[in-house]
Amino acid sequence: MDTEFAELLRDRNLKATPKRLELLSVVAKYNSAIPYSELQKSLHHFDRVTLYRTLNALLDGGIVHKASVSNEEVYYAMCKHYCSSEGHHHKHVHLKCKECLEVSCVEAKNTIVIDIPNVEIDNVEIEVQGTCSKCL
Amino acid sequence: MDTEFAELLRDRNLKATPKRLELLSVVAKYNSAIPYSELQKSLHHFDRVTLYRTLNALLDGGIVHKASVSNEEVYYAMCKHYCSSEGHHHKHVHLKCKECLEVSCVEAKNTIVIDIPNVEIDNVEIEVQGTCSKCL
DNA sequence: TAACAAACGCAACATTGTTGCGTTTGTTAA
DNA sequence: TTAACAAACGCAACAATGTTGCGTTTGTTA
Repeated sequence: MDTEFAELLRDRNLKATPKRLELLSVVAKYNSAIPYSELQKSLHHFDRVTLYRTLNALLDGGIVHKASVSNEEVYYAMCKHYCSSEGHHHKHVHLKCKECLEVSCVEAKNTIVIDIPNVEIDNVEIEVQGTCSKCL
Repeated sequence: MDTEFAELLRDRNLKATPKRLELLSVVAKYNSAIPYSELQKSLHHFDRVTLYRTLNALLDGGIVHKASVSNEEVYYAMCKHYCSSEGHHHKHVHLKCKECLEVSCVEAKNTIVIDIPNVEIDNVEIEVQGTCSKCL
């Protein structure tokens, strides 16, 4: 009788502690990427260091990922299945809507190809600012 | 008898003070995007707050821009001519080389088109991690 | 060159990152 | 089921950076 989150954690050799399960539940329930300040608010009973270390553990484990938006607040969202402790492999784009201010992970319609002469590309992170479909 | 930098500043209604000119000179001389720690080192005689406010003034004025690299250190680089106090409009990509660790602004060979259904896109920021031409 | 607004230095406080260490707890094997 | 260990947690403490207020200095303009 294991929850899905506990399984996720143990798969990465992380103990399924109540704190981690609670944090995951908060991140997953949020309908878009959750800003750090919201995490603090929802988890105000967490010690500051515990939140810090728990987030780091989940980031390292490829369970959640950061979406930094133009050097402002940091947002967190659940990873897709293809992330692991080996690394993050997101194929989506982080969109920050200027109307509702929400940050979401969206799939681009086209395949994004970036070709830079004489450069070997390992990973690409794309941040888009604009207006989301809800607000249009 | 105005330097190019002084002109840049006055165009944005910013006073051409020695501090600002010195900071611009440091940023411009650096062969790639300069990390914040390097700025501090080169400008250790600046008050911490002065560096902070000077950078903000130049960022707001569209004279320099930030290149944040996966939530690590922040890098700064000179803007191109088409940036102004109205906003930044970069068409380049920020590349962090995993070998030399340098961050540079490079032009992509192809036009980067990102199409997301029902989303109106204003601005796109792209961060690439890989190996630069020098290190290949 | 005088006068004003902007820029600067200093002090002070807030937020977040980061580490050490003693205690608590999840996990595993007996 | 439980004992034992390693991991996770809370607390204290310190570092780095962000941010604001205020009095003084300085660039700009008339």
